[in-house]
Amino acid sequence: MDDVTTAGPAPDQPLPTRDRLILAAASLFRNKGYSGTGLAELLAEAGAPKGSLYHHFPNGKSDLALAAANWASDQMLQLIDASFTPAPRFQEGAKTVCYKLAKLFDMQGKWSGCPVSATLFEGPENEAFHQHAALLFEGWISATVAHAQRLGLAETEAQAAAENFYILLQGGWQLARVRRDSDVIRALHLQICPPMQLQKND
Amino acid sequence: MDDVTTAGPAPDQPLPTRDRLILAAASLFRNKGYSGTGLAELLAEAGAPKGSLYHHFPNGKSDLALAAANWASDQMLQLIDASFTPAPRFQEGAKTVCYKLAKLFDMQGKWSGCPVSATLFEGPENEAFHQHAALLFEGWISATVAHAQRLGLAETEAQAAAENFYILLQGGWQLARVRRDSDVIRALHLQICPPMQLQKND
DNA sequence: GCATCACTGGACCAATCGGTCTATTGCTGT
DNA sequence: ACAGCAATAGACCGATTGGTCCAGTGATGC
Repeated sequence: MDDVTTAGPAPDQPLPTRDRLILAAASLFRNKGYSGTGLAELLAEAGAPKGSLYHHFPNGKSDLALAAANWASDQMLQLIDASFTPAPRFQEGAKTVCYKLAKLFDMQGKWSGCPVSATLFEGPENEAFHQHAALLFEGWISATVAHAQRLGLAETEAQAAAENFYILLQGGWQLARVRRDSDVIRALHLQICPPMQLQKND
Repeated sequence: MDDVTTAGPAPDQPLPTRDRLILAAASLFRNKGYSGTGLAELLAEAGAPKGSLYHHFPNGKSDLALAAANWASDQMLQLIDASFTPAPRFQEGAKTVCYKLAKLFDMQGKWSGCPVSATLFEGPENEAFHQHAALLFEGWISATVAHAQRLGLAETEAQAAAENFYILLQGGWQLARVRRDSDVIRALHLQICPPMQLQKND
């Protein structure tokens, strides 16, 4: 989620070229989309020549996009684990995820979109991208389901709670981006609760 | 939300060129994004030459994108009114919105993204697009707030319920798109309830 | 010292991008 | 019949796109 290279190409480039490419791609794609980001801009941000890109990623832009999405997804998984592991209950873990994400937005000052969806939602023709995005999203959900079960929820409850959480998170992410207000995400935790209490309302 | 022209350019083109351009743009932009859609493809879908585009929309692609987003937003506003007007309570209206949207997805078979966000989320440099997207989203919310108040909710409750509804809808829209399963949106109505009942959980 | 090889730097390419411009078409009012 | 004008049709443009290719470059093993 943090972007080391965004501040500009470091003079002594502490990161290997491959990593700088991935970081630049992850940052640019989720701000301007996959199609909206040109290779020239991407390479300038990473401080790497075109030859390096096609050396590390033989299939070029699309390979890099997958790698960047994987990297961003791993960052999110780490945030999930860091938030839920010390939590006494599911709700507190979910709340911490919201607050950590909101703080990240405030710190970097940029209202980037969800890195996975921004990178990989590229038309119905790009089936491989869609499948990969689905894989990463379900990875977030199943990681959360595992935490939910560990914290005492039954299997079906855990599944419902995790799905509900990411629906809220994605929707809140979007509204927060529209309003440029991280409090939208922080306020989400008010609505995170086991679904059983809600079903009586239907 | 329905797309008359998507089935291919009609031989006797019953719609005026300007409308065909808007419809084609709305359909393509929300499937492939603004940057991901080329003018050539767009004009082929609309069955119009390039001269017509720049006659009806002097600023070209960006003008057309704004018009297409406006059109799509109006469609959504009509769906909101059609759903909430006959509803006895807020929850039933919200449920109807979900079901109508899910049915639209099933009918057209395409898992398009939200037309406004897909069209107008184009990097932080495109401030005009961002502002316009915010305007349209807030339009949906305020229209829903009006219905909520008409259906008996107090002002703060109505605002919270409407915002919560669109957070769920956007998030559910995205998960439904990932899974290509319209039932995700249909299941959302279980979680739509006034926020007061939830605050006790915090 | 030399061969090897991962890596870099960038020239170069065809294709496509969004946009401009002009000629023409066809309806309208007079 | 003719003027006027909105609309259409598409040739054409420079810029930029993603991608290819090859000549270096520098560290490493021998």
